[in-house]
Amino acid sequence: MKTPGDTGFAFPEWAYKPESSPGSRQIQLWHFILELLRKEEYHDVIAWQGDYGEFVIKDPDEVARLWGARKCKPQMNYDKLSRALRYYYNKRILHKTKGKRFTYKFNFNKLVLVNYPFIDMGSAGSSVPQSAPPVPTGAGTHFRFPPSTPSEVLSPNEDLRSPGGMFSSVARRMARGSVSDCSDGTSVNSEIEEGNAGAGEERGERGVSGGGGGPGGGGGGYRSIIHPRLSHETLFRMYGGPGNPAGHPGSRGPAAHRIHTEPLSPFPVSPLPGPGGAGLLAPPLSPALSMTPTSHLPYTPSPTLSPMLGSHFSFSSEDMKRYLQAHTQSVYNYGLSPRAFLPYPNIVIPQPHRPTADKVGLSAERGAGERAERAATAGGGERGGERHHHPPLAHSAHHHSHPPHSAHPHPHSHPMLHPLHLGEEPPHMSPFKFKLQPPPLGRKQREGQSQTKARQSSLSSGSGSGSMSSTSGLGSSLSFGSDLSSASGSGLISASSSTQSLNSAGLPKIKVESISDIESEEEVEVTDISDEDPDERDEEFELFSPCHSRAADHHHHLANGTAGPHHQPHPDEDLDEDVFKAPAPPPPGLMPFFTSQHTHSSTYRGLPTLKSEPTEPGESNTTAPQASSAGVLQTKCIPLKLRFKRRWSEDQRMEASQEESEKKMSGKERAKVMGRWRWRRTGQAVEKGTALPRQRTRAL
DNA sequence: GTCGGAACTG
DNA sequence: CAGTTCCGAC
Repeated sequence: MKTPGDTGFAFPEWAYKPESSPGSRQIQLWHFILELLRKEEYHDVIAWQGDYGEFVIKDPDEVARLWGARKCKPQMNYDKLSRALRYYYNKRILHKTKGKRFTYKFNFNKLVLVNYPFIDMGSAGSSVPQSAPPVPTGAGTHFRFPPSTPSEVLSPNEDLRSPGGMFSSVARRMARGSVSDCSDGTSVNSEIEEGNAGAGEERGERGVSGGGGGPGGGGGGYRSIIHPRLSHETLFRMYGGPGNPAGHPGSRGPAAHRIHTEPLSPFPVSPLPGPGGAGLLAPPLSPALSMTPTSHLPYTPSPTLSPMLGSHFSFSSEDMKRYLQAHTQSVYNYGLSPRAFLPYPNIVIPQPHRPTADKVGLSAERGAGERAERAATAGGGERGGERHHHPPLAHSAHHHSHPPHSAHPHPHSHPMLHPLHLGEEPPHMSPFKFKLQPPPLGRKQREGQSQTKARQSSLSSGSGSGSMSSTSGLGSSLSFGSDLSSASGSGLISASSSTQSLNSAGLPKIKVESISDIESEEEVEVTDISDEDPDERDEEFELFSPCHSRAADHHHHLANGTAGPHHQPHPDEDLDEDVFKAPAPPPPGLMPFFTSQHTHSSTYRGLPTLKSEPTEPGESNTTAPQASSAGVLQTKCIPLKLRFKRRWSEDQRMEASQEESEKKMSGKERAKVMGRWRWRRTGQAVEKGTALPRQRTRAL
């Protein structure tokens, strides 16, 4: 474990990531991208667009510049930045949207969606596809990025605007801190800061676009997180609440959006580190914590659960990845995939920047101003080839001193974590309970079986999970790791285990169900994505060939200990592809407006939201009725586990064989093969490894 | 424009 | 490790 601060505190470094802090890693590009994406100010430069998770860099040079400024790499340009982005392909954080210039798509699975369980999905939502990652609104309570504009959500569609058209106001941003001043090492401002401190400021600016109204919901970034607005009732709603899944019309109102529509980032919580983040946000936000009580603080009464306390997790980047995967997965499992959200009323869709209205307004207004500013800043030459101008970042000096973690109160003590209280669930905790979830079923199997329900129910009842659920879904998922037994059986969470635990192939998934409404059955699963179901829904993803997935390989190991059977035969599958895909259509029952096609995509099984009817008869929904609140303890876990694993393995095997074989040779493979040779411009192939040193003479 | 290898950096 | 820098290929 690497604990960041040594404080022992467990938040992931990235969570706070004081850029300024010495050891800390700097902001990662994807964080940064997300950061820009969520800010309206940058919509001219980069914005969500198209499919969920898809964004367009409208002004590559500007983005590069901003990035360079943030990283103090004045020489940064789009070429370089894009290289960095391409590295994400293999990591599966991003992938390129083919055919669209400067358009990439986030793999939200990798990002944190953990909190989704809390999402309030009750009402009907916009039906439009949004590129922005859906964020649970209800969750908004829990998480949401600070500033955003609600209005944006409104328009759904997607065309992009031609890239390059807009400009941003760098100066302004800098002032705000989006860009850091390289001069002093410390300063980098994260958005979070803004959120906290700067919120007011931004809002003001934003007001323009937002029309002001929106924010009301927002209230402000981070604060909103804590916002008490949601009662657990809300939570219930999310799950369709007892009673009325579809909608509590009364409470929510039609569209209701209790949520503020902010442009949501995929993350429930901002991943960004920030000073404030550390203090305020980080904890709640951190993915690690995501499920933590914090988020629900409002909802959760039990103090013990506080995430803060519990969080001992330390994440490495790897952990983070896994974590993210888990989240993502959960999203899928929950049926929360971004797309899935669309239908859900309360969910806020990230801003689509579809600007019809807002954008226009914004752009227009801002555009002019910014342009001017930019011009000033950039000076004519900026975009051209090499620029080295350091951006005039003079001011950004907000350094915050967020002590990285120091703030966190209880570094260790975590009552919760330990035993999870498996047995005891605080009554009010969250409405959800975790269920162990079987490994993703193959489609075939999925369909075939309806047993699932049974199992689930049993599992769910296994309360251990239940207790956790509210506390930290994530944590749970993380900790459980490969072993189901632990989750269900012992219920112990080993914080430390986080790393591997998630993805091991054999990992069980945890589902979160709303306790209150079991029948609605919208179960949510939190699972690890690592192996998502292979269905290939992805149109796009042609290739992540196994090789890349190697990264993912890790999963394989973990599990072994316990459960036996889990290893997957197919080493290579890369299931994440799904991530990029558009999620399958929402379950029929759930979305009325959606075409209810049937998709059996596993992902959607059991959407949390509306309970209307069981989507797929089979498994998804039925959850365990009985188990629910009563929380019967169960002990069946193990067997189930095995079962699941077995199934899972089988599925994977099957799918793998099919799909994988197909893919195998695709792009990457080819690359790999070819990769053995380096081709030089001469046309000669040189064996790799043989030295062909690039002569780099250039000075640093 | 995009891709990805390779060397290199902090 | 997460880029950064270069660069050839397509």
